[in-house]
Amino acid sequence: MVTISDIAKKLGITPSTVSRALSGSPRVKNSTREAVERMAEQLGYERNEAASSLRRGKINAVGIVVPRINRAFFSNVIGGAESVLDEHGYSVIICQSHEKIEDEVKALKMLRSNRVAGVLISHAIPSENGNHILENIDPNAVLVQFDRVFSDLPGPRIVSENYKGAYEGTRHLIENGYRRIGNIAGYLSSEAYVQRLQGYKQALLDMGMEVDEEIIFYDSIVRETGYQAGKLAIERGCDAVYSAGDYSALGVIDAVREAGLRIPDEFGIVGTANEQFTGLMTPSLSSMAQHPYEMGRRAAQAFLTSLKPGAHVGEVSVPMELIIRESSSRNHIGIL
Amino acid sequence: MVTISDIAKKLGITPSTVSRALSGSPRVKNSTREAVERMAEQLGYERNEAASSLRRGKINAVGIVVPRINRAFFSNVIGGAESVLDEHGYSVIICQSHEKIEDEVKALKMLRSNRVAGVLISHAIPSENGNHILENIDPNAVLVQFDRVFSDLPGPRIVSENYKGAYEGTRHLIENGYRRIGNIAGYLSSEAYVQRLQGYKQALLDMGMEVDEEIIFYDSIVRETGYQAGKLAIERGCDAVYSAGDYSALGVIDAVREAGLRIPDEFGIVGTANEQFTGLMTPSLSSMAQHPYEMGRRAAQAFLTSLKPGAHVGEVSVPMELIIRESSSRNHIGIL
DNA sequence: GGATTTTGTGCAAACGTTTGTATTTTTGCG
DNA sequence: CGCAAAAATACAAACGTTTGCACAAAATCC
Repeated sequence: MVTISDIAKKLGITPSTVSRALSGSPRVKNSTREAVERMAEQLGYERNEAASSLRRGKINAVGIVVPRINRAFFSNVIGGAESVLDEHGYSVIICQSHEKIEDEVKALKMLRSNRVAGVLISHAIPSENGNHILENIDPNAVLVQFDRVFSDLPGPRIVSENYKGAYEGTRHLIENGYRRIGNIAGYLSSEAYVQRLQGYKQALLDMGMEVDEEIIFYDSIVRETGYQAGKLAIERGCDAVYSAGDYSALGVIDAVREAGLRIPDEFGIVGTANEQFTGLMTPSLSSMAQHPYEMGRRAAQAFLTSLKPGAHVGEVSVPMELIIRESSSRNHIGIL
Repeated sequence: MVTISDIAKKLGITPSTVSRALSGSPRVKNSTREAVERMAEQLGYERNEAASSLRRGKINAVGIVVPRINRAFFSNVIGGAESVLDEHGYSVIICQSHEKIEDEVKALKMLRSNRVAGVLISHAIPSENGNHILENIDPNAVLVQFDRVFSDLPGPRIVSENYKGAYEGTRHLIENGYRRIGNIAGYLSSEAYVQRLQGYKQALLDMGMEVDEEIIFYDSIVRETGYQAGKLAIERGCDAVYSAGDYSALGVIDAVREAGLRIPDEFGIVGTANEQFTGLMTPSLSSMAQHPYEMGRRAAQAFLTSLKPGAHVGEVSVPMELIIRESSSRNHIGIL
């Protein structure tokens, strides 16, 4: 492997000048810089990152810690983050917490051991606060949280506009003439679900409808619980449901089918997250899309700007987008 | 940050002994090893990976290069690989080729620059051979290919049992009484699709049916082309289709619905890949499942065993599995 | 044209770990 | 008890890069 010393020797200069030339220091003459670059190219030089990292005390890499990388949402975030980090010469080291605090801590230690320049993290569900993160993150690394965030931790937080999204999803149903709209809510231990619930409620109020706790169903994020909730919603006179998740919306569809109601003519449904399957099923499912790829990009950008001295990035909102499909599109729009 | 010298000083010994103690060398007394471990624990020591990497000339990390990490298949492979690599103290650096040779080369150079111990790769589609990989991979790194492999490259290759899978998928349709079974084939430039086609043909022959090129449709991997192929298949008298992809199978379903045929009573379908949506739609779609997570695990294991001197890993097959769902399950099984 | 600033390079140390070789300590044995 | 062998530790160099400081050469000023 060729080193800067090899280049220096060939050109009759010293390694320090070569180093400066390659790193674009203004303290080297243009002619020598060019000579160095040519020689580096010619010899096929590639910087030894380990040596560089050791000397500088940090590595040109950021760690991304997610519960599971094979979840569509997270893999898209990672994809987005990688695309901008790569452009700026940073590698991406990925870690999975498997929703366990223990593994999360292990990952943070590993990243600290590698002296990464930054950590992008969406924490494991069981954790109640960010203490274990604060205790185990490299104090010199930039911390960026996304999606699942603790407001007591320092640094940028990238979140979806959950409130606004749920608000618009609900309003969309009202504007399509549905008159009694239930809500499938998630776990209120999660900030995102709390905000979606609030958005749903506010939309009802703003459109002159009332909030009825009878038709709000909590702790439901999978198909089966969605099905149970859907049956109750129908029983209690709903003609539509806004669901804070797509899987539970799927369960609602099961219940609606079982009841013999036609979608969307007799029953409307809007889900959340725009999972891939929503666009492929029949009827296709309207959904409030999150934009995980964009979220990843913003998280990476937040890291990059935080690097600059004096810069401070706070909370960054990523818009959600209503994807209107069959499950909420009545043939005859029933706006009053 | 605490170093091995700090530990050494506290204990009145030298850094070399501390290093050996921590790395489990047999050349250090048990009592001192324990003392070192206690002190390391107490001071909160963590090895500086950059220094270690520099000295050893390689880093405890492997790079994974995939077209896109947000594709379900690849993110599952990565998840599987990470799970075993993590256990053995290796970090995972991920890179996306975006299906471009140029980006793939860039990724390989970056990994070489980092002196990774291994590279797990599934190559970009446009490449016709592995030359650019061979030229740009770190000669000291272990190369492991998965899913999309070049047989002219050295090192382990992890592939799905495509032939066997297609064979069984087709046989399953025959055993369910379908009598004229079409095939939606992919691009024959890809080894995987070639093998699936062969498996389909052989199953027909082995079951005493004949292969009819009229009902084999090539270059179809998306919903729209599947739809076109499905229409033709129906026109040409098929009562079932084995599709080498799930998306094209989806298109076939569209065509079958349009023709007013009932699934599975009048028309049977089996797809391939077991994409998430196959289990969520109505009717649910039978599919030959690949096991990407397992493939990732095996790729990582192949890397680990290749590390041992003298060990040689060749081609590793990952079984496929027929997931029988509604689209191919007739109420009355029509075995002759 | 001499003094002073600017510009470009060289020198040398440092980052923290690993490891071949040398040295010391301990053990075993007659 | 003495000596050789074995075990444990110390010494020192090396990995390749970066960077503060010193220094020389060129440019600028009065």
